[in-house]
Amino acid sequence: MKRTHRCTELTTADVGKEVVVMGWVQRRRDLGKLIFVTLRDRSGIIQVVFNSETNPELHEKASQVRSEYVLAVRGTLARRSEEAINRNMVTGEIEIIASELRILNKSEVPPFHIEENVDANEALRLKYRYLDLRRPHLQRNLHLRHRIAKIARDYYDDNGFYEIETPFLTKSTPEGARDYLVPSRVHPGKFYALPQSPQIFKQLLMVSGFDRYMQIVKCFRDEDLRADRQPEFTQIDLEMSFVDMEDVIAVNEGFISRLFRETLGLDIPVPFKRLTYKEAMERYGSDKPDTRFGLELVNISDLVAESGFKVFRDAVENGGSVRAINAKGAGAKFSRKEIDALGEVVKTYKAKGLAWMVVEAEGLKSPIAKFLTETEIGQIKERLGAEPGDLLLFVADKDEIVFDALGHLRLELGEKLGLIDHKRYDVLWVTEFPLLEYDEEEQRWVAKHHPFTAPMDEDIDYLDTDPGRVRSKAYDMVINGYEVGGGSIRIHSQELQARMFRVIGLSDEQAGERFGFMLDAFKYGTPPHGGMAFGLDRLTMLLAGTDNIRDVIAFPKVQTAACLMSNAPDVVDEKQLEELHIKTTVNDKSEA
RNA sequence: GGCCCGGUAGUUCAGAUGGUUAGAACGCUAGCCUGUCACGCUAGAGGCCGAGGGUUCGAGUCCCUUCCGGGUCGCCA
Repeated sequence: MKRTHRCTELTTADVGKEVVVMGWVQRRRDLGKLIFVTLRDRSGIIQVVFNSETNPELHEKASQVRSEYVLAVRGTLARRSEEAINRNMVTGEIEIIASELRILNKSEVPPFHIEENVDANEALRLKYRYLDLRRPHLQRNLHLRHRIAKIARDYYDDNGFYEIETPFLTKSTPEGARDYLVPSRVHPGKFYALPQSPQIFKQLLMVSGFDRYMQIVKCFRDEDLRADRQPEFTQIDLEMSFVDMEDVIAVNEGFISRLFRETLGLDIPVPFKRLTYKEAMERYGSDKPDTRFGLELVNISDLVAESGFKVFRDAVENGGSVRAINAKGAGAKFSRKEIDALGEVVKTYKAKGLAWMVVEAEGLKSPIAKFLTETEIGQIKERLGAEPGDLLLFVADKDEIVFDALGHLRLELGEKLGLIDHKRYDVLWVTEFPLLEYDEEEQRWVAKHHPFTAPMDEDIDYLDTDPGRVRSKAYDMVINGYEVGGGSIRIHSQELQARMFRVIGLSDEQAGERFGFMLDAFKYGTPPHGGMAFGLDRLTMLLAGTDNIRDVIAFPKVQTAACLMSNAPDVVDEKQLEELHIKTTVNDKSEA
């Protein structure tokens, strides 16, 4: 038998035709002399009918069929009678009257029922991932992922990009995330590192004159997982020569715009909104703001700098700030307990506490009111546009903590107050990032983006005198509060690059050891260049409307970076370790 | 590494205050059933209550340790 159609390719237009479908048994409904089987393939499901009256042998065979058996069915496509139509099914108006059945394979009873609304827990489903992947939801997500990759390749090809592969077995670069290491058999005691990104290689391709490069590529970072983070993930990576930031932005706006149009049919007009890093932090408390709703931060430092409330006054005196959010209407909605819970949220981000005021028609309810004058309260209310029923929330601390705490509180409030339109996509750029940030632990400046990012021309002079003030030619693309991509114009001058390394505390010698080949390359005519990379997984999540990255990866890992299906990572033979000149410090009893 | 949540039939869950033989639904098996589509009806099988230790006359329940899964902080140039 040869398959003629996928299940849902059949329509009322095909009624009367002899067809052959192949797939899995979704459900069998055995009414005795009449058996209905819903057959599933990647397109969806269709009902097959076996009638003992018209074909007793066939009916007998159909009665042996169970869930997830693999069948080939030949039959005549028929229109269902009016009463038998199932409006909830794509193929609910038709069915196949079977004339031949082949059981291509049997199946054990699956550990969970494979249907759209699974209730089995995720760990079990991950162990049997190949079964979970049969669900329409995951089939759709991976199809969407395929289409995004296809559109990316088409779009960048249309714009003159070459897809070029870069090595996975490469050299460890200690800046940034922890590396996954691969031991070398041939070079005892030496290790390759899996790339955190193809950053250096793509820049070298610019030195080589390829002009425009792109690649859909796996990247590896040995850091702890999150709902939107996996240890191996995929980037749509690209780099361009002879461009400035506006060129890179324009090309990639074109891509995102086309992506939304061709996948969701949505029009995202270009140019996209832009926020500077400073503005994003001051208004949203985040460098990846979700701009689908308001609740913006308001600085009230000047109003309370001299205040009788010590917490506020001290914060301002110590160079920090006092900022607030007006949670419109929440004063009337939230109980005391719920407000206290918000206090716990900000404590997660190191804020010492959350001050609050419930604005009422006559005065206000607030534990801090007694520390403030009538005038101060009046000014605060005015600046926050407070009206009766509002809840005003304050954090006073170093700016960094205030932004972090209120930024996350804002997201929590947006969700709680139902202010987020989940059908909406807000796409924007965040620009003018700080080039460097001070690492307290290591007592040195580190690159915020990576050490090849170019400083903004007007700030270069501060590189040695006031490094924290230098802004970079970096840009992130943010959609609905997710950083979906980022990039920068790179340093292409050998001198500036050396200066950058010095600022982040890398001696010429260390820089030479780590990036020598790159510095060498830069001596031979490096074009001005820049680029960016998109997180394919996150883009797919957003377009699929899920907040779980495992929903868009065929074989994802769990929080401990293990694969529940294959049981990776696992112990290996002693012989393998010997060949690699490796001895672990782990007592093998504890591993058994 | 820290904090929070969870772990009881194949699955999803219920099991006040510790108390005889641990329940339900779905699934599974068998029988009946010609228009079902979460088919229906009848019967049946199915449990190391995540693991180890402790308290107790007695532990699914209380205590300690540990393992597994999720979220999150740190981390993620």
